[in-house]
Amino acid sequence: MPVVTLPDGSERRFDHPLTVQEIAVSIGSGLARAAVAGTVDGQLVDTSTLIDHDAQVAIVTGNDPAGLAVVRHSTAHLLAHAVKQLFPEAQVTIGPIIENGFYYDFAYTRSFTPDDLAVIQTRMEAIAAQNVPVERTILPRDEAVALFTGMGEHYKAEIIASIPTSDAISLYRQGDFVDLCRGPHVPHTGHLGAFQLMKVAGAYWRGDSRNAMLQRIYGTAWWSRKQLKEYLHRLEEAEKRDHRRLGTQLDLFHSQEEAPGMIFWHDKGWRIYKVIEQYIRDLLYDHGYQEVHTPEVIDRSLWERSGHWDKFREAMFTTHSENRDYAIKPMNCPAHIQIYNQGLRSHRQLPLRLAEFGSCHRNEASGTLHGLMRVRQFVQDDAHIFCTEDQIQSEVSAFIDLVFKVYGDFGFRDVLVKLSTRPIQRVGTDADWDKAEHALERALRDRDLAFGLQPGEGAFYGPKIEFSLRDCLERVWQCGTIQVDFSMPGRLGASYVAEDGTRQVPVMLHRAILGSMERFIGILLEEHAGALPLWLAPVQAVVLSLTDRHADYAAFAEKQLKKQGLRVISDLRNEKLGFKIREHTLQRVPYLLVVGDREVENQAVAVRTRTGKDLGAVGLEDLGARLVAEVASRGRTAMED
RNA sequence: GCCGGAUUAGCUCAGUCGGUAGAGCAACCGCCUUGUAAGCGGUAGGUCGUCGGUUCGAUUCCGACAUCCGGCACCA
Repeated sequence: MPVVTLPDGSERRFDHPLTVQEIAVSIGSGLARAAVAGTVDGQLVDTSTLIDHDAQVAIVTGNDPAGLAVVRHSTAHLLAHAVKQLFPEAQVTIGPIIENGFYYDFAYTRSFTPDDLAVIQTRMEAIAAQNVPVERTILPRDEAVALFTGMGEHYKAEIIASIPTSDAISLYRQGDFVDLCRGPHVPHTGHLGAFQLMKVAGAYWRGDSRNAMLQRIYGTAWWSRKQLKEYLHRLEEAEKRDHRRLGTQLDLFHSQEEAPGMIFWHDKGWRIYKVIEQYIRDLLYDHGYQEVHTPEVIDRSLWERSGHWDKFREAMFTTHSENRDYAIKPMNCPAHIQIYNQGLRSHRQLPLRLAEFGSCHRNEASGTLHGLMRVRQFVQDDAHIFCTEDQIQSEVSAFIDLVFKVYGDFGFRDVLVKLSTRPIQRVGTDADWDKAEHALERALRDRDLAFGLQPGEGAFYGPKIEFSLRDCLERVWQCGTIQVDFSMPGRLGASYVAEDGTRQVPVMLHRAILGSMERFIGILLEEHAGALPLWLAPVQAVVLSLTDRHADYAAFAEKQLKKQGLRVISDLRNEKLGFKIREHTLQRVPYLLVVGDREVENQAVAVRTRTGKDLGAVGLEDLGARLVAEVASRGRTAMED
């Protein structure tokens, strides 16, 4: 008879097999009511699971992350249940959980509308309120296929048919709805209530654009209504940090119909851009890079030789002049190889690192464009390292160090790292790939970095590491990358004379730290909600005059600070101080410097931060020195904190 | 590119069950000389995304296109 060990180490002896739910009841009625699942010997199971042997058992509630996942999964089933009641013709497909919620894909003759969502939501709430029991049954695979085919659920039948014959199929039934599912699920729908359908969107069956487009409904679900409310509030707050909104509010950039996917940078936005570019330029110079600059419009024949014409013709902007076809460059690397190819290279010159802030154009599909994050014209902090195979490892290591130094300077701590290895379609020998993949992996392990492995996701020409950052809605964008390329140097005739006098083809490393300047600035704005650290702020301080008689001193103060390389303006307008402070605070200017009679007399300014902190009167010289120091610290030691 | 939604003043947004539109902020003019997040008054501002259709009449209804937004696919 089972002896059950609970998480606190206590043991309970029962004289008959019993379910997880019954164990919960034996512990307490509150816990029994809250139980959505359990774990038996570490495995997550339904509360209806029968325990007939000695086991470690824990009761799982929606407060546990695992329990919340069960709630979300069951809410997806609830969604499907409601949709099948309201739209019996709709076919169910898959309904997994995702961050903060779930989605469910349906095949239906028409699209669901926002009005449909409201009706579905209401129906879900009604079913939840009925406390409909959720029951698990097991069927042999073929019977399950027959069952779903009989119901007209052809997608579901197709999913089951792809499961190995030996596996039994578990079904979950709640009222008149039955779904194929591994589970576990909540014992009854009464556990579901804190959910909200969010949006409807198209999604391809099995994620393949050659397949039919399904109707995907997204929802969020939580254990309590309070958590749901907090989540919706967080979303609202995140929208305020949207870089597109900040771009307008802070007068940084805009885009317009006539140039979709291209950015018009205004004075203040371009200031940020230039500061970042100069920072990277200086850094690369320090790390042994040369900066070059190459043409933007290059004859089609070069793109044919590089292989881009074949693969990316549709995505390249082209132009024509005097019987010649040109492409606007989508990337810098073929041009860098042209520079490499000038003259005879020796192994003594390797690694050769060529950097360029070159403007690139890619005719991205219209549906992909997104503010600064996905654009058709962009500049990368791009560089190509020509080296020998033996140098890959040390170059990659040095690069990773550089990436984390730079991200730190910009205030990013949450960096996602991914290693992508050989795809099925590829060039280069297996020995080449072994060597390159090991070099990348070892560089990551040497630095003790956590990274995700993406087997088969490498480029056809070599493996790569990607560094990604998140935007305000937690969407992940790739920024930095380093990619090994076994292909292009050879295609474009690059070589060097090795120690033994033979001609060898160099390996090329494509690498960027920020990725596209545009995307990086977008993420930077969202990360800081527009309040950029002093070294990046387009306007670092504003001198506010109290009345007309303080104008001369204000202008003097502005000039003194500007002399030290600080970006300062003065606001001499005939407005009340509160008005000016509000305006410049909303513009996220780090320091507001008030000058009235007292300050004029003491050659000082009264300093207020954008966070509302009053730092009192500070002498002009002292302030200049402190601001310069803060700029040099790249925002790590801010007076406003 | 695919699915859905949106497009009204510089910005944020109302509105018209078909009779050519309104608020707040911003702008401009005037008064106020101001001490730490909006002083007061006035003026001006719109081919209601573009093109076509229905209608006596379209910003409103229908269609196409463009752009944007949310997903999906893509991302050298």
